[in-house]
Amino acid sequence: MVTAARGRPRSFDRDAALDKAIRLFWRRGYEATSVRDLTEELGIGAPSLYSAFGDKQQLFTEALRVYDEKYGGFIDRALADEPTAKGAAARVFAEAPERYTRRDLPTGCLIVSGDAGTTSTEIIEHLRRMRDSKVDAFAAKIRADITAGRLPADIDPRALGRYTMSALTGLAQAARDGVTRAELDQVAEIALRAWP
Amino acid sequence: MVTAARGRPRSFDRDAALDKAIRLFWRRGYEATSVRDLTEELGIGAPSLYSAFGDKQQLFTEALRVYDEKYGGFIDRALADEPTAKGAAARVFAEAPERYTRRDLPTGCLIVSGDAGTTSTEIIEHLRRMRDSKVDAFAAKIRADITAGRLPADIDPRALGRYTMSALTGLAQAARDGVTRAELDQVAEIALRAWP
DNA sequence: CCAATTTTATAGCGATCGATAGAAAAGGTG
DNA sequence: CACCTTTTCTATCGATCGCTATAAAATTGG
Repeated sequence: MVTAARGRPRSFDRDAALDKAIRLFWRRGYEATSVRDLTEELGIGAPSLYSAFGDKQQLFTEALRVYDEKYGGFIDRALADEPTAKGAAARVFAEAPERYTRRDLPTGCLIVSGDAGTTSTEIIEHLRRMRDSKVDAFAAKIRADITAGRLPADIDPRALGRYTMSALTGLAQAARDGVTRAELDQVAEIALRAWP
Repeated sequence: MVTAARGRPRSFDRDAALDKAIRLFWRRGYEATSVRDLTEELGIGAPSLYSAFGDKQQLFTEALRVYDEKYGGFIDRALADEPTAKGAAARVFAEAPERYTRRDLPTGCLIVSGDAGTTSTEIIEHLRRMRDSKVDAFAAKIRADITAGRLPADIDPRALGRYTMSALTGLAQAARDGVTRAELDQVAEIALRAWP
């Protein structure tokens, strides 16, 4: 059953437009990105944007979801692929500097700084939950390693998970400040040494 | 020579008003704090604010300077008081969780997140320089310790200084996300372990 | 061709942004 | 008292914010 596709067809590629929106939000954050900025960057009128994505907040929420899959997913992949928590941490610290300083992409991380300077408690809460869920995921992996005897029993899984995500936050922020890939590589290597 | 004090006297305490502005900028950042927010919180009219502090950007710049002395100075003090770089790092990591979660004060750090969501390149550059200067100060202290043989010669002073400030940034951001003082204490303790 | 449906472009909505003009108010100085 | 200076209050200013009403344009179905 093919969809009817009645009415005037959309004149732009929705996925391509969403990707442009992601990069704009990534670069400037939710609040500093105006609807006018979006319509100019996406090359469409405001009514088209609202028709295709709802309102600004819905567009941002969708941008977050796709960003997390497309650009920020290296953390989830490391946790899924690596057999041990420390292996996942090592891989994340090894990949993060490159991820946060890619050419032709904004520096830093949308999930870390996307809610910067926003008053909307919904946006702030949404991103806080996303950040906390990464801490939870790391803590769970650490807990499993403790149970399996691969990590000492006296360490706190949540604290170590929080440290790891917190160090990544620091890396992302440093990248936004223009710190070079090479320096971030060194910083990430130091950060891993805190692990038991 | 006493100042003339001609004209109608100011009806508010300038220092007290500046402190209120500091806390407002600290809580919401430069962009999310409107002039209307400021006039309401400070209890003065807009013309009084502009007369006493210039414009919004000048008020923010002055707020940054006083904040750095009054609330953020524990880093500079640790670097000045402690004899070794690692001692300074240990003290900074020991104090930061309490500093970033004080009652009756905003969480986190104004210098870390004050430019969040701002488009003004002047504001962003100003804060980036403040953050970088702390990295420089730490790196200088580390370099001195290497010269004195208190730290191994194969470490990179700038990278270790960047790591330390980057970890502090992560702590400040976590505090903004509502992480408890107790958890931040644990995270800070882990962060120190990365030091040689 | 003619409806029906959906998207497009144009224009503008009320609200808020940072900042200021103009006059009244409050002090010192003679 | 009058005069000078500075701050205060009131009332905006033009620009921009997120968002939308309206109607023309572009397609499918009959």
